[in-house]
Amino acid sequence: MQLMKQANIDQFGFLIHDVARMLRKRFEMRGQEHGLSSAQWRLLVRVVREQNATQARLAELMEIEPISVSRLIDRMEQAGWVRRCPHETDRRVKLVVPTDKSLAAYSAIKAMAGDVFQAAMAGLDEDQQQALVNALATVVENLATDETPAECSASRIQADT
Amino acid sequence: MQLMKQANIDQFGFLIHDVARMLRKRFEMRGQEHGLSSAQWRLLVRVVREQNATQARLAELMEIEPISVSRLIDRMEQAGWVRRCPHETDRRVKLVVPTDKSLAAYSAIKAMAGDVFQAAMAGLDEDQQQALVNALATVVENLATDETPAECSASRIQADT
DNA sequence: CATATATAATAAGCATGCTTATTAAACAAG
DNA sequence: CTTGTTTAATAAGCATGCTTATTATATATG
Repeated sequence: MQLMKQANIDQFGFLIHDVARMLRKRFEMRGQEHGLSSAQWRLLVRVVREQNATQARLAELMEIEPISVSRLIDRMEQAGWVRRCPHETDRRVKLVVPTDKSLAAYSAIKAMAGDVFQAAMAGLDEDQQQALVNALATVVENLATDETPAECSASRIQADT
Repeated sequence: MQLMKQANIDQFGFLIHDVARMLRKRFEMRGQEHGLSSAQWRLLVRVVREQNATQARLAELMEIEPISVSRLIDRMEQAGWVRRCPHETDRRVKLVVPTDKSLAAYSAIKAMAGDVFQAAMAGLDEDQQQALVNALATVVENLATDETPAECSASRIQADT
């Protein structure tokens, strides 16, 4: 009867769901200091790292739908975190750029995230932490493969000559 | 240059978030056969396992707010998955019981979940899978502890004599 | 040029989570 | 019994995700 419990593998879904929800809650809690929600923080990181990203590019990076990006940016633009700038040649496109406010907050926010992760993974040694993220990365890859072999995405022939 | 990649620990939040989202998507995809969303499936499992649960109890089990349970059950009751029954003695309480439809679908749904988990954890051996769920269980425990020492909830003196 | 197709962003409406506030019932103290 | 507190469920309104449909622009083809 020690601390080492053997969690049931059937619980995998519940565990992932719980961890995600709890992490989101922590970020929400800690992010309030900056007035950022969890989703906004995730977008901000992308925008700071990849300046001049289009909304479509952000959707791709965050793996959410473009419309979700659109409405997220609505609120973030209003709160002064980002600006929509016109593309030089393509008038359909809007480039999303971080404001000075974002850039100033970025490192503090990153440190905050580090705190949360450290608290989350307390009690796991270095190797176990590394094993955890590696395993999660594997799962992401497994789930990223389409799995719907029926309707293949046809042969997108790209003649780039 | 092998398959073994060392995922960065800073990515932990993104990974958890991505895995949760992708799993949810899979469940939504597979659950459509039964007309169940991911959240509805989670609630259904609880309701089948613990018959005669109150809404408050379900909120506790699922670790979501009672109001979220209320609206989830609104839709599930309408779809014929559960019924709200009055409590024998306490007229505030509503017991949530699974319908025959739920009980009939339960095992199929559980098998479906098993499929999804297996696909998710492909490429991880038995030990790695066990380590993953154990690590996640640890994280859940870590995050479940309150962590807000600053504004303690005053001195709720409880004279239980 | 005209027309068809593809792409970027958005609109409308839904599900699921939240916070805050309200209602009804139970319970405790006088 | 009355008054106050707690508890169970719900209402209202917001954020973030989704699907589906629309608009504007770009691009490819006749």
